[in-house]
Amino acid sequence: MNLKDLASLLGLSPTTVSRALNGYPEVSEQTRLRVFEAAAQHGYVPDPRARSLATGRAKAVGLVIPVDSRHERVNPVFGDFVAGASDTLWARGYDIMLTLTSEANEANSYRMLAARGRVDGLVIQAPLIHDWRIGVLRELGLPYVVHGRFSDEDQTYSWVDMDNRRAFRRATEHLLNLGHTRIALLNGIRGMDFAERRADGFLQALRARGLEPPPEYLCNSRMTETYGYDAATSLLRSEMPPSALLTSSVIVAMGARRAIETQGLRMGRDVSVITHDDVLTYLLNDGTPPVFTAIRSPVRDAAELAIENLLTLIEDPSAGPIQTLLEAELVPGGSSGPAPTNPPHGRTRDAYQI
Amino acid sequence: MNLKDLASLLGLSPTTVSRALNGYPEVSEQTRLRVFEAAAQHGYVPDPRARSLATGRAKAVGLVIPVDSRHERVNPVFGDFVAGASDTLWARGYDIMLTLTSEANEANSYRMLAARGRVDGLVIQAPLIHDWRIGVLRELGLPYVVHGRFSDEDQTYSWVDMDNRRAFRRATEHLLNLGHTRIALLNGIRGMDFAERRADGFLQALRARGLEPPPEYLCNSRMTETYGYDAATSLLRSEMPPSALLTSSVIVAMGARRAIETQGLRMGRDVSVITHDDVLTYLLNDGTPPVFTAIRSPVRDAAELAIENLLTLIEDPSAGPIQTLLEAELVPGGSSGPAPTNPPHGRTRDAYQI
DNA sequence: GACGCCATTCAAAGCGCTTTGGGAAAGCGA
DNA sequence: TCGCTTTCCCAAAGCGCTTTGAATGGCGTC
Repeated sequence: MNLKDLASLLGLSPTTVSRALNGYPEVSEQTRLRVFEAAAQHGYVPDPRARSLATGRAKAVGLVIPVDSRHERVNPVFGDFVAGASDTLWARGYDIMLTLTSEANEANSYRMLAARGRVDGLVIQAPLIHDWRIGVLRELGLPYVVHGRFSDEDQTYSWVDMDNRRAFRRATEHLLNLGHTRIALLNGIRGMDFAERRADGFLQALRARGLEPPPEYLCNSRMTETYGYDAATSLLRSEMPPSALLTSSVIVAMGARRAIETQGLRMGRDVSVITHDDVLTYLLNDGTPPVFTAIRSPVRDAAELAIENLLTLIEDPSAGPIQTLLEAELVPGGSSGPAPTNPPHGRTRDAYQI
Repeated sequence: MNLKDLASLLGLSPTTVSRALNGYPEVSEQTRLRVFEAAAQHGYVPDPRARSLATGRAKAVGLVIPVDSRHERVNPVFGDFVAGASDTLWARGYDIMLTLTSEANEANSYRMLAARGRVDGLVIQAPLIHDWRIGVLRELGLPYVVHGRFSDEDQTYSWVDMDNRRAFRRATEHLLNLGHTRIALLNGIRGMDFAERRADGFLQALRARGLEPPPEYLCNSRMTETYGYDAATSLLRSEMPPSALLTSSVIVAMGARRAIETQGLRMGRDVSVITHDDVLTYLLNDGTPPVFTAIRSPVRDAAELAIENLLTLIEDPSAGPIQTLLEAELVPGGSSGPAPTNPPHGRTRDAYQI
């Protein structure tokens, strides 16, 4: 059943039927009603391809998510991002097209290029420090919004990001105020933009108090439970065990908690943990109080804003770059407390100094 | 730059250029080369909409993922499923279109219907026991493959699923063989097809040995860490604490582990845990031996097969329903061991009987 | 009665591609 | 030279929709 069939069925021209369905005023209310009824009755749905070809609008946005080619790991934030984006998109009649790109190889430029015509705009996820995608984006000439930021990019472009630097600075200050001086950072992998900003914030806060962490206090890895466990274990067993850990995701914090408890210590008393929390639905840190003290910044909120901004750009490309900085909320939980006066393991050591 | 432009640029007709690019034999090798060069040079990429309209093939598949409307939870398996599907799809030139559907409301039928024309086939995720989507699917007339199964569906349709019943029967038998008789199941929510099958397998194995678990040994909930912790805690504190737990996902197992350790018990010695493991990249249960004894069935494998089957069906709709049953692998890990002779907590109790 | 005006409706072109059905040129055997 | 096949290329139709520009008819007005 296509437009022509429906039209001849109604004894109308395709023009009129199209107009009736699309809400143009040049059609009588009575006719419009007839058309709608017939459409519903025969289950007529306009072909999106044809419509898109005729209007030039694809009514779809593309989501470009990077896949870590070595580990075949897909960005864990992805699922919730989609969930956050989906409501708004659906409400505005947009579909979502997925493009997975692994690290730089030529096919990927093509893969992104192929999006042209199929989508009206793009959302870019998990930008790297030096992200190859930016070149393709510029060439494409499609509106796009980056979830996160390209660090080495000086030109203005649209992004939605949380203030990673500030969040980690505040979390670190929070721990400092609790008396902690030996604070380690279990960060994400190097090369991810957000990881660098977090490290920045962490260091800023420490240095403001005249502290400089030893290099082994700065860990970088893919964010897994095992990583959290291993890193925390080796830190806690080291010569100079930290009294607090700052982790980059709830899953890493879980690993850290396991390490702490395995060593017979108690989280929140012997060792404090503050984690960043993207509020992923499969890893909720809820409860009252939540298990982990956290700097919380829901991915869903970011997703909604990113989509909102993207749609604005699509509808008015001259709307100029839209940049949205989100604040993280410091949520007190059970995992942090005052620095213990006697360091664990019976060892006594001074705080590290400059 | 469109086909016509490129053609006139080359002094050829659009027909010839199209044929050259699509590998038809009626064009000289020399011309083909010229065309390819010009296309590359001018960055010409055929418009997928126009192509799709002309050929009738969308060169895209739809992924329909349910969103739990109450909890706004997106299926955690989703990310890895996409990752598994993406390689094959990309290799065959297909794009992925996402459709999120929350629980039954009329808009969703439409949402799926709108897919017509935009995709050549669908993959359905996380089927429920009584899934409203099946009606829409039949009406649509598009090829589809279900990841999982519709339990109440007697008509033949295509699916890829792991043998949940057998996997959980084997895991239970494994525990029984280790001497455990008090085994609790921390299952997913009721209404999900897989959860019912798992409970089935679990009960089959127990009943074959003349055991009948008390009702409180059968837990159902959304699979979160907190759930694992709470359920395990209350079970271990109960009058009749289990000596083994069977969990439906690694994240639940993590919660269970925390509960076990919080009570001063050791996992694998005092309480055994076997978990199902979908091998999600953000929740890896690796290591040698792995932390958890697991019945492992990678979502990625399922995804690859589902896509493979779907593409077969798309290319030959008469290929009939393709049904693929995957076996889970029982991977020994550190979380299971012989049943303790003295139950924990100093309590002595007989195994539950029929 | 002629005119203009509004409210409706329609015919036809066009979006960018594929594909059918030729058709010209070249090659070949007789 | 002719007729035939083969090779290579092309014009034009069509996919299902939107949209421009024009047509139709009813109505009030002078």
